[in-house]
Amino acid sequence: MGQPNPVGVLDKAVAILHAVADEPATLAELVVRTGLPRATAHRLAVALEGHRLVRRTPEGSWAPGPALAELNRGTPDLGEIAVRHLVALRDATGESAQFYVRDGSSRVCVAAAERTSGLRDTVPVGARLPMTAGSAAHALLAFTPAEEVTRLLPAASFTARTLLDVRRRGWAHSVAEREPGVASLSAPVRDASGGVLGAVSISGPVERLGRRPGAEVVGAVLDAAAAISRAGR
Amino acid sequence: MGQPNPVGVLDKAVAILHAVADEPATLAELVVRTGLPRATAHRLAVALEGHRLVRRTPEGSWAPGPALAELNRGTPDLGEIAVRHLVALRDATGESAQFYVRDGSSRVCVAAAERTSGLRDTVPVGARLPMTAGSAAHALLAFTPAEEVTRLLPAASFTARTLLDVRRRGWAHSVAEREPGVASLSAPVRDASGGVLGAVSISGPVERLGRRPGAEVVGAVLDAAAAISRAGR
DNA sequence: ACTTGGCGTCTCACTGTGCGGGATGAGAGT
DNA sequence: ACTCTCATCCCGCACAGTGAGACGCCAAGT
Repeated sequence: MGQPNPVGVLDKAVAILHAVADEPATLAELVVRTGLPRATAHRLAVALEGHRLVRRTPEGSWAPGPALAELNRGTPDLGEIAVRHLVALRDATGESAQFYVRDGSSRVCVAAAERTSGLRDTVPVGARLPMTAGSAAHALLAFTPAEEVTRLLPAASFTARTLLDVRRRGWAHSVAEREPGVASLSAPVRDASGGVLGAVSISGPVERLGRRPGAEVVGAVLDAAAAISRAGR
Repeated sequence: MGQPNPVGVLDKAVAILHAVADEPATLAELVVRTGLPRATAHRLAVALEGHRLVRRTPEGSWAPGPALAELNRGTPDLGEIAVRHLVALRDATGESAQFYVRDGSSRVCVAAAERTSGLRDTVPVGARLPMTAGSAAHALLAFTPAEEVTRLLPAASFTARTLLDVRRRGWAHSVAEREPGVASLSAPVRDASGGVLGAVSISGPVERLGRRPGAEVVGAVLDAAAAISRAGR
């Protein structure tokens, strides 16, 4: 039982959508990725196809369908919204800034503003990073339902206690978790119900950011997260 | 009964997603827009929220959720794919070219390449047009399940016969349907299962395009549609 | 040529899930 | 204090969804 308010058919259908999100899947692969019986996977995939939420590739695999883009069209792109706040954050702190969104067991950088000169951490837009390391992972997971977090913690370089601290403070900090010599500081961006939309981060060398971030830097990251949250509503 | 392979819970859940796609809705508005009983609408909306397919706005309304973007992230944006084919089509035909996707009872221009000089038809990217007029509407609807088409035909300036012709020929033509003095020519872009992803169009003054399009122009539109179809797989 | 195995599709008896009317509580307005 | 509207929740019951197994197709192996 993974969902707080389970509707079985919906839970299974969404499992199918996630199963094909990263890579198309044959029916057999879909069965493996979702754990559903073959008849059930087939029946629900065909129903999703009817709603254009999945489609079949020329090879006969299942893939995300055009209705996903249509359903989301009216929603402002958080990456686009985030950019100007990241530029302001970069200028305020002197470090590269990024905005991450969660994608299953990964996080994706959907917007970035790089420090323009000198030593800097670079995360290209589109980069996919793990949810098992880095302060952005902490920020993305801290307010996520416990069931989902429990699955990830065994492979993570942080603990439930780390996430408790993030919930208390409202921000996350890590040193050399994702990459040696790099420190980062992140804050979650949340919607009106507290749902996590993404995470704002700054990152740079430990020598500059320090092992414990200054209040001014923390404040700047929190301000950027709040601004993106307001703009995304 | 609207879907060929109905799964009731899924049908209702997707109705909710469509109900909030264009404009957030309070629960009361959701009930009106979907026709579902209040308890059902509430229960399924909460379940969708659990999956992050909907979210609540600060005002307490339901709106599209971040998982829609996540589920679609790996899918190439057809608009981006289409642009260079539209440029080639514009250059080949000397008319403005657009790519439309369907959005419920509307169509949206997601990519365009305008004729650079002289008299031209302009449809800005992002423009939302009705499905009741214009050759792009014909192209988008011709291969759509009959149930969906039947609902639109009473308000349309074309008939089921028009759509039959489109299915036979593979392209659609209209004169002064959406706008006086403008003719257009469109072809559907379909996926491997024949599902409609969008429609490629050219449009311009009747004086240039004529009341009956030339074979060369038709061929260029069909080629562009096929190229986008291949690129989107 | 024949056999075998894997895959996608379909059927249908069965049962567990989802339904939705109505109760409840909160908040706003009078 | 009272009324009204809205969102939330409960739970008995009917039927929608389940999934094992049959079927057809196709490709690979013998």
